[in-house]
Amino acid sequence: MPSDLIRNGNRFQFVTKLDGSALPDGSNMRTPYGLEIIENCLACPHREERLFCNLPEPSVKALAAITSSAAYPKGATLFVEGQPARGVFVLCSGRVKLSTSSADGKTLILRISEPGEVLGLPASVTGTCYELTADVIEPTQANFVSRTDFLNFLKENGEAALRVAQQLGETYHAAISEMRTIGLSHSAGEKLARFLLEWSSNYPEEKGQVRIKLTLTHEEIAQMIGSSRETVTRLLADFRKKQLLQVMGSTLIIKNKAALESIVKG
Amino acid sequence: MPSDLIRNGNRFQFVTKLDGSALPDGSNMRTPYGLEIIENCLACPHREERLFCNLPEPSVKALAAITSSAAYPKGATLFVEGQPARGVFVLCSGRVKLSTSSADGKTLILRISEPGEVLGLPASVTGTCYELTADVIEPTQANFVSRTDFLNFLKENGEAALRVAQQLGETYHAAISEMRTIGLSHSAGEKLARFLLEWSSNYPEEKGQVRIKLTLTHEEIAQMIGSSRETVTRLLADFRKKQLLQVMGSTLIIKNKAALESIVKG
DNA sequence: AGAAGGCCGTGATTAGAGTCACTGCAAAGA
DNA sequence: TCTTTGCAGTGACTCTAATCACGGCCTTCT
Repeated sequence: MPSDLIRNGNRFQFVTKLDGSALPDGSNMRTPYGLEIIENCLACPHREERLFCNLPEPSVKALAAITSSAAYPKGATLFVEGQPARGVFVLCSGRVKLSTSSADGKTLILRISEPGEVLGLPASVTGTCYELTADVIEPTQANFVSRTDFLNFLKENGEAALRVAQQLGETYHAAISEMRTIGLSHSAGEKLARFLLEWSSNYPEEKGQVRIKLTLTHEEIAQMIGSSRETVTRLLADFRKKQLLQVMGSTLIIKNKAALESIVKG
Repeated sequence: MPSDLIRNGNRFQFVTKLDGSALPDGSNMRTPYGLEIIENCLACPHREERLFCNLPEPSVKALAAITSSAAYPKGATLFVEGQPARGVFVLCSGRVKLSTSSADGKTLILRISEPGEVLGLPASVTGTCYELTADVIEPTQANFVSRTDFLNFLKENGEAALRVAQQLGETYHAAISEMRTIGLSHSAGEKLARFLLEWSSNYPEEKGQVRIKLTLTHEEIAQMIGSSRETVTRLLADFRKKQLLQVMGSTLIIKNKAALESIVKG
Protein backbone atom coordinates (compact mmCIF):
# COMPACT_ATOMS: atom_id res chain seq x y z
CA MET A 1 0.00 0.00 0.00
CA PRO A 2 1.53 3.31 -1.07
CA SER A 3 1.14 4.97 2.29
CA ASP A 4 3.71 6.56 4.44
CA LEU A 5 3.57 8.36 7.74
CA ILE A 6 5.87 11.31 7.65
CA ARG A 7 6.91 13.57 10.45
CA ASN A 8 8.24 16.79 9.09
CA GLY A 9 8.82 19.56 11.60
CA ASN A 10 5.49 20.08 13.30
CA ARG A 11 3.71 18.90 10.20
CA PHE A 12 2.33 15.37 10.24
CA GLN A 13 1.31 13.73 7.05
CA PHE A 14 -0.22 10.41 6.29
CA VAL A 15 0.43 10.22 2.60
CA THR A 16 -1.34 7.96 0.13
CA LYS A 17 -1.19 8.21 -3.65
CA LEU A 18 -4.57 8.75 -5.20
CA ASP A 19 -4.01 7.70 -8.77
CA GLY A 20 -6.35 4.79 -8.27
CA SER A 21 -3.89 2.15 -9.41
CA ALA A 22 -2.78 0.95 -6.02
CA LEU A 23 -5.81 1.40 -3.84
CA PRO A 24 -7.04 -1.28 -1.43
CA ASP A 25 -10.36 -2.08 -3.07
CA GLY A 26 -13.16 -0.31 -1.33
CA SER A 27 -11.47 -0.50 2.03
CA ASN A 28 -11.14 2.69 3.99
CA MET A 29 -8.03 3.50 5.91
CA ARG A 30 -7.83 5.12 9.31
CA THR A 31 -5.25 7.66 10.27
CA PRO A 32 -3.71 7.89 13.73
CA TYR A 33 -6.08 10.81 14.31
CA GLY A 34 -9.24 8.78 14.01
CA LEU A 35 -9.93 10.16 10.59
CA GLU A 36 -11.36 8.02 7.84
CA ILE A 37 -9.47 8.53 4.63
CA ILE A 38 -11.33 9.13 1.40
CA GLU A 39 -9.30 7.21 -1.15
CA ASN A 40 -11.21 8.06 -4.26
CA CYS A 41 -12.78 11.40 -5.06
CA LEU A 42 -15.22 9.85 -7.53
CA ALA A 43 -16.60 7.71 -4.74
CA CYS A 44 -16.73 10.52 -2.19
CA PRO A 45 -20.27 10.76 -0.85
CA HIS A 46 -20.05 14.54 -0.73
CA ARG A 47 -18.74 15.03 -4.22
CA GLU A 48 -21.93 16.44 -5.66
CA GLU A 49 -22.29 19.25 -3.16
CA ARG A 50 -18.77 20.45 -3.67
CA LEU A 51 -18.00 23.04 -6.26
CA PHE A 52 -14.52 21.95 -7.10
CA CYS A 53 -14.83 18.20 -6.46
CA ASN A 54 -17.80 17.90 -8.77
CA LEU A 55 -15.82 18.23 -11.97
CA PRO A 56 -16.44 15.99 -14.98
CA GLU A 57 -15.07 12.50 -14.43
CA PRO A 58 -12.06 12.76 -16.76
CA SER A 59 -10.94 15.93 -15.00
CA VAL A 60 -11.22 14.31 -11.60
CA LYS A 61 -9.09 11.43 -12.82
CA ALA A 62 -6.50 13.74 -14.30
CA LEU A 63 -6.42 15.63 -11.05
CA ALA A 64 -6.07 12.44 -9.02
CA ALA A 65 -2.90 11.59 -10.91
CA ILE A 66 -1.14 14.68 -9.63
CA THR A 67 -2.68 14.65 -6.18
CA SER A 68 -1.26 13.36 -2.96
CA SER A 69 -3.52 12.97 0.00
CA ALA A 70 -2.50 13.63 3.56
CA ALA A 71 -4.10 13.61 6.98
CA TYR A 72 -3.34 16.27 9.54
CA PRO A 73 -4.04 16.29 13.27
CA LYS A 74 -5.41 19.21 15.21
CA GLY A 75 -2.74 21.87 15.47
CA ALA A 76 -0.97 21.05 12.23
CA THR A 77 -0.14 23.85 9.83
CA LEU A 78 -0.81 23.51 6.11
CA PHE A 79 0.98 26.67 5.16
CA VAL A 80 2.21 29.89 6.63
CA GLU A 81 1.59 33.47 5.61
CA GLY A 82 4.50 34.89 3.64
CA GLN A 83 5.71 31.52 2.41
CA PRO A 84 6.03 31.24 -1.41
CA ALA A 85 2.99 29.27 -2.54
CA ARG A 86 3.81 25.58 -3.01
CA GLY A 87 0.37 24.56 -4.22
CA VAL A 88 -3.23 24.06 -3.28
CA PHE A 89 -4.97 21.90 -0.71
CA VAL A 90 -8.39 20.51 -1.47
CA LEU A 91 -10.12 19.98 1.85
CA CYS A 92 -11.82 16.57 1.99
CA SER A 93 -12.80 16.58 5.63
CA GLY A 94 -12.07 18.47 8.80
CA ARG A 95 -11.82 22.20 9.39
CA VAL A 96 -9.00 24.66 8.89
CA LYS A 97 -8.53 28.12 10.35
CA LEU A 98 -7.23 30.82 8.04
CA SER A 99 -5.60 33.74 9.77
CA THR A 100 -3.13 36.56 9.48
CA SER A 101 -1.00 38.09 12.21
CA SER A 102 0.81 41.32 12.84
CA ALA A 103 4.37 41.71 14.06
CA ASP A 104 3.25 42.29 17.65
CA GLY A 105 1.33 39.05 17.82
CA LYS A 106 -2.20 40.26 17.21
CA THR A 107 -4.12 37.77 15.09
CA LEU A 108 -7.07 38.14 12.79
CA ILE A 109 -8.98 35.04 11.71
CA LEU A 110 -10.48 35.43 8.28
CA ARG A 111 -12.30 32.24 7.83
CA ILE A 112 -12.89 28.72 9.02
CA SER A 113 -12.70 26.56 5.93
CA GLU A 114 -15.04 23.67 5.36
CA PRO A 115 -14.64 20.49 3.29
CA GLY A 116 -14.83 21.06 -0.44
CA GLU A 117 -12.90 24.29 -0.35
CA VAL A 118 -9.57 24.76 -2.03
CA LEU A 119 -6.97 26.42 0.18
CA GLY A 120 -4.03 28.42 -1.06
CA LEU A 121 -5.75 29.09 -4.35
CA PRO A 122 -5.21 32.84 -4.73
CA ALA A 123 -1.50 32.67 -4.00
CA SER A 124 -1.05 29.61 -6.20
CA VAL A 125 -2.70 31.06 -9.29
CA THR A 126 -0.97 34.41 -8.99
CA GLY A 127 2.34 32.85 -8.10
CA THR A 128 2.84 34.94 -4.99
CA CYS A 129 3.16 34.09 -1.31
CA TYR A 130 0.40 32.63 0.78
CA GLU A 131 -1.34 35.63 2.30
CA LEU A 132 -2.77 33.66 5.20
CA THR A 133 -1.77 30.93 7.60
CA ALA A 134 -3.77 27.70 7.55
CA ASP A 135 -4.03 25.84 10.86
CA VAL A 136 -5.92 22.61 11.31
CA ILE A 137 -8.50 22.86 14.10
CA GLU A 138 -10.21 19.53 13.47
CA PRO A 139 -8.48 16.37 12.16
CA THR A 140 -8.34 16.95 8.46
CA GLN A 141 -7.78 15.14 5.22
CA ALA A 142 -6.56 17.27 2.37
CA ASN A 143 -5.43 16.57 -1.17
CA PHE A 144 -2.34 18.47 -2.16
CA VAL A 145 -1.50 19.49 -5.70
CA SER A 146 1.74 21.29 -6.44
CA ARG A 147 1.50 24.69 -8.04
CA THR A 148 3.07 23.75 -11.35
CA ASP A 149 1.03 20.58 -11.70
CA PHE A 150 -2.07 22.51 -10.83
CA LEU A 151 -1.46 25.27 -13.37
CA ASN A 152 -0.74 22.73 -16.09
CA PHE A 153 -3.91 20.92 -15.17
CA LEU A 154 -5.89 24.15 -15.44
CA LYS A 155 -4.46 24.90 -18.87
CA GLU A 156 -5.71 21.53 -20.11
CA ASN A 157 -9.06 21.68 -18.35
CA GLY A 158 -11.00 24.83 -19.16
CA GLU A 159 -13.90 23.68 -17.06
CA ALA A 160 -11.64 23.38 -14.03
CA ALA A 161 -10.25 26.86 -14.59
CA LEU A 162 -13.76 28.21 -14.48
CA ARG A 163 -14.44 26.33 -11.27
CA VAL A 164 -11.31 27.81 -9.83
CA ALA A 165 -12.57 31.26 -10.75
CA GLN A 166 -15.89 30.48 -9.09
CA GLN A 167 -14.23 29.21 -5.97
CA LEU A 168 -12.13 32.35 -5.86
CA GLY A 169 -15.24 34.43 -6.28
CA GLU A 170 -16.84 32.74 -3.32
CA THR A 171 -13.73 33.13 -1.22
CA TYR A 172 -13.72 36.80 -2.09
CA HIS A 173 -17.36 37.09 -1.21
CA ALA A 174 -16.70 35.60 2.20
CA ALA A 175 -13.83 37.99 2.77
CA ILE A 176 -16.05 40.97 1.98
CA SER A 177 -18.61 39.63 4.36
CA GLU A 178 -16.03 39.40 7.11
CA MET A 179 -14.89 42.88 6.24
CA ARG A 180 -18.39 44.20 6.69
CA THR A 181 -18.72 42.78 10.17
CA ILE A 182 -15.42 44.28 11.22
CA GLY A 183 -15.52 47.53 9.35
CA LEU A 184 -19.14 48.64 9.44
CA SER A 185 -19.96 48.06 13.09
CA HIS A 186 -20.27 50.82 15.64
CA SER A 187 -19.66 48.61 18.66
CA ALA A 188 -18.25 45.27 19.67
CA GLY A 189 -21.78 44.07 20.38
CA GLU A 190 -22.76 44.81 16.83
CA LYS A 191 -19.74 42.92 15.55
CA LEU A 192 -20.58 39.88 17.63
CA ALA A 193 -24.20 39.98 16.52
CA ARG A 194 -23.14 40.23 12.87
CA PHE A 195 -20.74 37.36 13.36
CA LEU A 196 -23.34 35.09 14.95
CA LEU A 197 -25.89 35.84 12.26
CA GLU A 198 -23.37 35.21 9.52
CA TRP A 199 -22.32 31.97 11.15
CA SER A 200 -25.89 30.84 11.66
CA SER A 201 -26.75 31.33 8.00
CA ASN A 202 -25.41 27.82 7.36
CA TYR A 203 -27.91 26.28 9.74
CA PRO A 204 -31.67 25.81 9.45
CA GLU A 205 -33.91 28.33 11.17
CA GLU A 206 -37.02 27.41 13.09
CA LYS A 207 -39.40 29.99 14.51
CA GLY A 208 -36.74 32.65 14.82
CA GLN A 209 -34.43 30.21 16.57
CA VAL A 210 -31.28 28.63 15.20
CA ARG A 211 -29.18 25.88 16.70
CA ILE A 212 -25.57 26.35 15.74
CA LYS A 213 -22.33 24.60 16.47
CA LEU A 214 -19.57 26.96 17.48
CA THR A 215 -16.40 25.09 18.32
CA LEU A 216 -14.36 28.20 18.83
CA THR A 217 -12.85 29.60 21.99
CA HIS A 218 -13.78 33.11 23.06
CA GLU A 219 -10.30 34.12 22.06
CA GLU A 220 -10.86 32.83 18.54
CA ILE A 221 -14.20 34.57 18.27
CA ALA A 222 -12.47 37.75 19.38
CA GLN A 223 -9.91 37.25 16.64
CA MET A 224 -12.65 36.81 14.10
CA ILE A 225 -14.44 40.03 14.97
CA GLY A 226 -11.39 42.10 15.82
CA SER A 227 -12.05 42.44 19.51
CA SER A 228 -10.63 41.15 22.79
CA ARG A 229 -11.25 37.89 24.59
CA GLU A 230 -12.74 39.60 27.63
CA THR A 231 -15.30 41.63 25.73
CA VAL A 232 -16.46 38.51 23.90
CA THR A 233 -16.99 36.79 27.24
CA ARG A 234 -18.85 39.80 28.60
CA LEU A 235 -20.97 40.27 25.50
CA LEU A 236 -21.96 36.61 25.35
CA ALA A 237 -22.95 36.78 29.01
CA ASP A 238 -24.90 39.92 28.23
CA PHE A 239 -26.70 38.31 25.30
CA ARG A 240 -27.55 35.34 27.50
CA LYS A 241 -28.94 37.61 30.19
CA LYS A 242 -31.09 39.33 27.59
CA GLN A 243 -32.45 35.95 26.44
CA LEU A 244 -30.97 36.31 22.99
CA LEU A 245 -28.81 33.23 23.29
CA GLN A 246 -28.47 29.97 25.11
CA VAL A 247 -25.15 28.18 25.35
CA MET A 248 -24.71 24.46 25.93
CA GLY A 249 -21.09 23.47 25.56
CA SER A 250 -20.12 24.05 21.99
CA THR A 251 -23.66 24.32 20.69
CA LEU A 252 -25.32 27.65 20.84
CA ILE A 253 -28.97 28.44 20.35
CA ILE A 254 -30.04 31.78 19.00
CA LYS A 255 -33.31 32.32 20.84
CA ASN A 256 -34.15 35.65 19.31
CA LYS A 257 -32.75 36.16 15.88
CA ALA A 258 -34.82 39.28 15.31
CA ALA A 259 -33.24 40.99 18.30
CA LEU A 260 -29.75 40.22 17.00
CA GLU A 261 -30.74 41.64 13.65
CA SER A 262 -31.97 44.83 15.24
CA ILE A 263 -28.64 45.20 17.02
CA VAL A 264 -26.96 45.04 13.62
CA LYS A 265 -29.28 47.61 12.10
CA GLY A 266 -28.30 49.98 14.88
CA MET B 1 -20.16 56.39 -36.36
CA PRO B 2 -21.77 53.89 -34.00
CA SER B 3 -21.80 56.16 -31.00
CA ASP B 4 -24.66 57.19 -28.85
CA LEU B 5 -24.92 59.32 -25.73
CA ILE B 6 -27.34 57.77 -23.34
CA ARG B 7 -28.75 59.21 -20.16
CA ASN B 8 -30.10 56.51 -17.98
CA GLY B 9 -31.09 57.53 -14.48
CA ASN B 10 -27.96 59.04 -13.01
CA ARG B 11 -25.84 56.88 -15.26
CA PHE B 12 -24.29 58.51 -18.29
CA GLN B 13 -22.92 56.41 -21.05
CA PHE B 14 -21.15 57.27 -24.23
CA VAL B 15 -21.50 54.02 -26.07
CA THR B 16 -19.39 52.91 -29.01
CA LYS B 17 -19.23 49.42 -30.45
CA LEU B 18 -15.78 47.93 -30.36
CA ASP B 19 -15.99 45.18 -32.92
CA GLY B 20 -13.51 47.03 -35.07
CA SER B 21 -15.69 47.07 -38.14
CA ALA B 22 -16.94 50.59 -37.86
CA LEU B 23 -14.07 52.47 -36.30
CA PRO B 24 -12.91 55.83 -37.55
CA ASP B 25 -9.41 54.91 -38.65
CA GLY B 26 -6.89 55.90 -36.05
CA SER B 27 -8.90 58.90 -34.93
CA ASN B 28 -9.62 59.25 -31.25
CA MET B 29 -12.94 60.41 -29.97
CA ARG B 30 -13.55 62.71 -27.06
CA THR B 31 -16.35 62.27 -24.60
CA PRO B 32 -18.21 65.20 -23.05
CA TYR B 33 -16.08 64.59 -19.94
CA GLY B 34 -12.77 65.41 -21.60
CA LEU B 35 -11.87 61.76 -21.79
CA GLU B 36 -10.08 60.32 -24.78
CA ILE B 37 -11.72 57.11 -25.88
CA ILE B 38 -9.61 54.06 -26.58
CA GLU B 39 -11.29 52.50 -29.57
CA ASN B 40 -9.15 49.45 -29.98
CA CYS B 41 -7.71 47.35 -27.20
CA LEU B 42 -4.97 45.95 -29.44
CA ALA B 43 -3.73 49.47 -30.04
CA CYS B 44 -4.00 50.51 -26.40
CA PRO B 45 -0.60 51.84 -25.28
CA HIS B 46 -1.04 50.27 -21.86
CA ARG B 47 -2.05 46.84 -23.06
CA GLU B 48 1.19 45.12 -22.14
CA GLU B 49 1.16 46.16 -18.50
CA ARG B 50 -2.39 44.97 -17.96
CA LEU B 51 -3.05 41.47 -16.83
CA PHE B 52 -6.38 40.99 -18.47
CA CYS B 53 -5.92 43.22 -21.53
CA ASN B 54 -2.74 41.46 -22.55
CA LEU B 55 -4.43 38.32 -23.82
CA PRO B 56 -3.43 36.66 -27.10
CA GLU B 57 -4.64 38.62 -30.09
CA PRO B 58 -7.44 36.23 -31.16
CA SER B 59 -8.89 36.36 -27.66
CA VAL B 60 -8.83 40.14 -27.59
CA LYS B 61 -10.67 40.21 -30.89
CA ALA B 62 -13.24 37.69 -29.70
CA LEU B 63 -13.73 39.77 -26.60
CA ALA B 64 -14.09 42.97 -28.60
CA ALA B 65 -17.00 41.47 -30.48
CA ILE B 66 -19.06 41.16 -27.31
CA THR B 67 -17.85 44.34 -25.69
CA SER B 68 -19.48 47.71 -25.57
CA SER B 69 -17.47 50.67 -24.43
CA ALA B 70 -18.84 53.52 -22.38
CA ALA B 71 -17.55 56.69 -20.78
CA TYR B 72 -18.71 57.76 -17.36
CA PRO B 73 -18.34 61.13 -15.64
CA LYS B 74 -17.33 61.64 -12.03
CA GLY B 75 -20.16 60.59 -9.80
CA ALA B 76 -21.57 57.94 -12.11
CA THR B 77 -22.33 54.51 -10.72
CA LEU B 78 -21.32 51.37 -12.58
CA PHE B 79 -23.20 49.02 -10.32
CA VAL B 80 -24.73 48.84 -6.91
CA GLU B 81 -24.22 46.39 -4.09
CA GLY B 82 -26.99 43.83 -3.92
CA GLN B 83 -27.91 44.13 -7.61
CA PRO B 84 -27.85 40.83 -9.54
CA ALA B 85 -24.62 40.85 -11.53
CA ARG B 86 -25.20 42.01 -15.11
CA GLY B 87 -21.62 41.57 -16.24
CA VAL B 88 -18.09 42.85 -15.94
CA PHE B 89 -16.48 46.20 -16.61
CA VAL B 90 -12.91 46.32 -17.88
CA LEU B 91 -11.47 49.62 -16.75
CA CYS B 92 -9.60 51.35 -19.60
CA SER B 93 -8.95 54.68 -17.93
CA GLY B 94 -10.09 56.64 -14.90
CA ARG B 95 -10.60 55.49 -11.35
CA VAL B 96 -13.48 53.81 -9.61
CA LYS B 97 -14.28 53.56 -5.92
CA LEU B 98 -15.51 50.22 -4.62
CA SER B 99 -17.45 50.40 -1.39
CA THR B 100 -20.05 48.76 0.79
CA SER B 101 -22.50 50.41 3.16
CA SER B 102 -24.53 49.45 6.17
CA ALA B 103 -28.19 50.19 6.73
CA ASP B 104 -27.43 53.21 8.90
CA GLY B 105 -25.36 54.91 6.23
CA LYS B 106 -21.88 54.03 7.38
CA THR B 107 -19.62 53.32 4.40
CA LEU B 108 -16.51 51.26 3.98
CA ILE B 109 -14.34 51.77 0.92
CA LEU B 110 -12.56 48.59 -0.10
CA ARG B 111 -10.54 49.70 -2.98
CA ILE B 112 -9.85 52.36 -5.57
CA SER B 113 -9.66 50.53 -8.87
CA GLU B 114 -7.10 51.43 -11.50
CA PRO B 115 -7.13 50.95 -15.28
CA GLY B 116 -6.64 47.36 -16.38
CA GLU B 117 -8.75 45.91 -13.60
CA VAL B 118 -11.93 44.02 -14.21
CA LEU B 119 -14.80 45.12 -12.01
CA GLY B 120 -17.74 42.96 -11.01
CA LEU B 121 -15.77 39.82 -11.68
CA PRO B 122 -16.48 37.78 -8.53
CA ALA B 123 -20.21 38.30 -8.71
CA SER B 124 -20.30 37.66 -12.44
CA VAL B 125 -18.46 34.34 -12.34
CA THR B 126 -20.39 33.02 -9.37
CA GLY B 127 -23.69 34.35 -10.68
CA THR B 128 -24.58 36.18 -7.49
CA CYS B 129 -25.18 39.82 -6.68
CA TYR B 130 -22.54 42.50 -6.83
CA GLU B 131 -21.12 42.64 -3.34
CA LEU B 132 -19.86 46.18 -3.71
CA THR B 133 -20.91 49.49 -5.19
CA ALA B 134 -18.74 50.97 -7.94
CA ASP B 135 -18.67 54.77 -8.12
CA VAL B 136 -16.65 56.71 -10.66
CA ILE B 137 -14.36 59.25 -9.01
CA GLU B 138 -12.41 60.25 -12.11
CA PRO B 139 -13.82 60.35 -15.65
CA THR B 140 -13.67 56.78 -16.77
CA GLN B 141 -13.83 54.64 -19.84
CA ALA B 142 -14.91 51.07 -19.28
CA ASN B 143 -15.67 48.15 -21.55
CA PHE B 144 -18.76 46.26 -20.56
CA VAL B 145 -19.33 42.58 -21.24
CA SER B 146 -22.58 40.94 -20.24
CA ARG B 147 -22.40 38.02 -17.88
CA THR B 148 -23.59 35.37 -20.30
CA ASP B 149 -21.35 36.59 -23.11
CA PHE B 150 -18.46 36.69 -20.71
CA LEU B 151 -18.98 33.17 -19.40
CA ASN B 152 -19.30 31.81 -22.93
CA PHE B 153 -16.14 33.62 -23.87
CA LEU B 154 -14.34 32.06 -20.92
CA LYS B 155 -15.48 28.58 -21.85
CA GLU B 156 -13.93 29.02 -25.29
CA ASN B 157 -10.76 30.72 -24.09
CA GLY B 158 -8.94 28.73 -21.45
CA GLU B 159 -6.18 31.29 -21.30
CA ALA B 160 -8.68 34.00 -20.45
CA ALA B 161 -10.22 31.88 -17.71
CA LEU B 162 -6.80 31.58 -16.15
CA ARG B 163 -6.32 35.33 -16.35
CA VAL B 164 -9.66 35.78 -14.69
CA ALA B 165 -8.51 33.50 -11.91
CA GLN B 166 -5.33 35.53 -11.57
CA GLN B 167 -7.19 38.80 -11.50
CA LEU B 168 -9.47 37.38 -8.83
CA GLY B 169 -6.45 36.27 -6.86
CA GLU B 170 -5.04 39.77 -6.95
CA THR B 171 -8.33 41.30 -5.97
CA TYR B 172 -8.48 38.91 -3.06
CA HIS B 173 -4.96 39.76 -2.09
CA ALA B 174 -5.84 43.45 -2.02
CA ALA B 175 -8.89 42.72 0.12
CA ILE B 176 -6.78 40.83 2.63
CA SER B 177 -4.36 43.69 2.72
CA GLU B 178 -7.15 46.12 3.47
CA MET B 179 -8.41 43.73 6.10
CA ARG B 180 -5.04 43.76 7.80
CA THR B 181 -4.94 47.52 8.05
CA ILE B 182 -8.41 47.63 9.55
CA GLY B 183 -8.30 44.51 11.68
CA LEU B 184 -4.79 44.30 13.03
CA SER B 185 -4.26 47.89 14.15
CA HIS B 186 -4.32 48.98 17.77
CA SER B 187 -5.07 52.61 17.05
CA ALA B 188 -6.37 54.89 14.36
CA GLY B 189 -2.88 56.26 13.89
CA GLU B 190 -1.62 52.81 13.10
CA LYS B 191 -4.41 52.32 10.58
CA LEU B 192 -3.59 55.55 8.85
CA ALA B 193 0.12 54.72 8.77
CA ARG B 194 -0.63 51.29 7.33
CA PHE B 195 -2.90 52.85 4.74
CA LEU B 196 -0.33 55.41 3.64
CA LEU B 197 2.40 52.81 3.37
CA GLU B 198 0.17 50.48 1.40
CA TRP B 199 -0.85 53.32 -0.90
CA SER B 200 2.73 54.45 -1.37
CA SER B 201 3.89 51.02 -2.45
CA ASN B 202 2.81 51.89 -6.00
CA TYR B 203 5.17 54.85 -6.12
CA PRO B 204 8.97 54.98 -6.34
CA GLU B 205 10.90 55.56 -3.15
CA GLU B 206 13.88 57.85 -2.87
CA LYS B 207 15.98 58.12 0.27
CA GLY B 208 13.16 57.10 2.56
CA GLN B 209 10.84 59.60 0.93
CA VAL B 210 7.91 58.90 -1.37
CA ARG B 211 5.84 61.34 -3.36
CA ILE B 212 2.30 60.08 -3.68
CA LYS B 213 -0.88 61.34 -5.20
CA LEU B 214 -3.85 61.06 -2.90
CA THR B 215 -6.98 62.46 -4.49
CA LEU B 216 -9.24 61.44 -1.66
CA THR B 217 -11.10 63.57 0.84
CA HIS B 218 -10.46 63.04 4.52
CA GLU B 219 -13.89 61.52 4.70
CA GLU B 220 -12.96 58.95 2.07
CA ILE B 221 -9.69 58.13 3.80
CA ALA B 222 -11.68 57.62 6.96
CA GLN B 223 -13.97 55.25 5.12
CA MET B 224 -10.99 53.31 3.86
CA ILE B 225 -9.47 52.78 7.28
CA GLY B 226 -12.71 52.45 9.25
CA SER B 227 -12.38 55.65 11.18
CA SER B 228 -14.02 59.09 11.34
CA ARG B 229 -13.37 62.17 9.25
CA GLU B 230 -12.24 64.22 12.23
CA THR B 231 -9.65 61.76 13.44
CA VAL B 232 -8.16 61.56 9.96
CA THR B 233 -7.84 65.34 9.92
CA ARG B 234 -6.27 65.34 13.35
CA LEU B 235 -3.91 62.48 12.62
CA LEU B 236 -2.72 64.00 9.37
CA ALA B 237 -2.04 67.27 11.19
CA ASP B 238 -0.23 65.28 13.83
CA PHE B 239 1.92 63.45 11.29
CA ARG B 240 2.74 66.77 9.65
CA LYS B 241 3.75 68.27 12.97
CA LYS B 242 6.03 65.30 13.57
CA GLN B 243 7.68 65.82 10.17
CA LEU B 244 6.47 62.48 8.88
CA LEU B 245 4.48 63.99 6.05
CA GLN B 246 4.16 67.03 3.90
CA VAL B 247 0.95 67.86 2.10
CA MET B 248 0.66 69.99 -1.02
CA GLY B 249 -2.84 69.92 -2.37
CA SER B 250 -3.54 66.39 -3.50
CA THR B 251 0.08 65.30 -3.52
CA LEU B 252 1.53 64.06 -0.31
CA ILE B 253 5.16 63.48 0.50
CA ILE B 254 6.16 60.85 2.99
CA LYS B 255 9.22 62.45 4.58
CA ASN B 256 10.01 59.66 6.98
CA LYS B 257 8.90 56.28 5.82
CA ALA B 258 10.82 54.52 8.56
CA ALA B 259 8.89 56.37 11.24
CA LEU B 260 5.59 55.35 9.68
CA GLU B 261 6.78 51.77 9.59
CA SER B 262 7.70 51.88 13.25
CA ILE B 263 4.19 53.12 14.06
CA VAL B 264 2.84 50.06 12.29
CA LYS B 265 5.13 47.69 14.14
CA GLY B 266 3.76 49.10 17.40
C1' DA C 1 -21.44 89.54 -6.65
C1' DG C 2 -23.79 86.87 -3.65
C1' DA C 3 -25.36 82.46 -2.00
C1' DA C 4 -24.80 77.66 -1.20
C1' DG C 5 -22.60 73.54 -0.48
C1' DG C 6 -18.29 70.79 0.25
C1' DC C 7 -14.43 70.09 2.70
C1' DC C 8 -11.15 71.04 6.37
C1' DG C 9 -9.73 72.40 11.05
C1' DT C 10 -10.59 72.41 16.17
C1' DG C 11 -12.58 72.20 20.94
C1' DA C 12 -15.33 69.75 24.47
C1' DT C 13 -17.50 65.79 25.98
C1' DT C 14 -18.19 61.01 26.83
C1' DA C 15 -19.03 56.18 26.24
C1' DG C 16 -17.05 52.20 25.04
C1' DA C 17 -13.77 48.77 25.07
C1' DG C 18 -8.90 47.47 25.65
C1' DT C 19 -5.75 46.14 29.23
C1' DC C 20 -4.24 44.24 33.60
C1' DA C 21 -4.79 41.26 37.33
C1' DC C 22 -6.84 37.70 39.54
C1' DT C 23 -10.03 33.52 40.51
C1' DG C 24 -12.20 29.23 39.40
C1' DC C 25 -12.79 25.29 36.64
C1' DA C 26 -11.96 21.34 33.81
C1' DA C 27 -9.39 18.55 30.80
C1' DA C 28 -4.95 16.61 29.81
C1' DG C 29 -0.80 14.67 31.07
C1' DA C 30 2.82 12.77 34.13
C1' DT D 1 -3.54 10.97 41.87
C1' DC D 2 -1.55 15.23 41.61
C1' DT D 3 0.08 18.98 38.52
C1' DT D 4 -0.12 21.62 34.82
C1' DT D 5 -2.15 24.14 31.35
C1' DG D 6 -5.69 26.42 28.86
C1' DC D 7 -10.11 28.56 28.92
C1' DA D 8 -13.83 31.32 31.00
C1' DG D 9 -15.53 34.81 34.09
C1' DT D 10 -15.20 39.32 36.54
C1' DG D 11 -13.68 43.85 38.61
C1' DA D 12 -11.12 48.21 38.21
C1' DC D 13 -8.84 51.47 35.55
C1' DT D 14 -7.52 54.13 31.63
C1' DC D 15 -7.68 56.27 27.51
C1' DT D 16 -8.66 56.35 22.67
C1' DA D 17 -11.46 57.95 19.32
C1' DA D 18 -16.43 58.71 18.10
C1' DT D 19 -19.64 62.30 18.32
C1' DC D 20 -21.49 66.92 18.46
C1' DA D 21 -20.99 71.59 17.40
C1' DC D 22 -18.86 75.16 15.61
C1' DG D 23 -16.20 78.60 12.20
C1' DG D 24 -13.55 79.40 8.09
C1' DC D 25 -12.25 78.60 3.41
C1' DC D 26 -12.72 77.18 -0.84
C1' DT D 27 -15.40 76.13 -5.44
C1' DT D 28 -19.45 76.36 -8.02
C1' DC D 29 -23.73 77.89 -9.21
C1' DT D 30 -27.30 81.50 -9.94
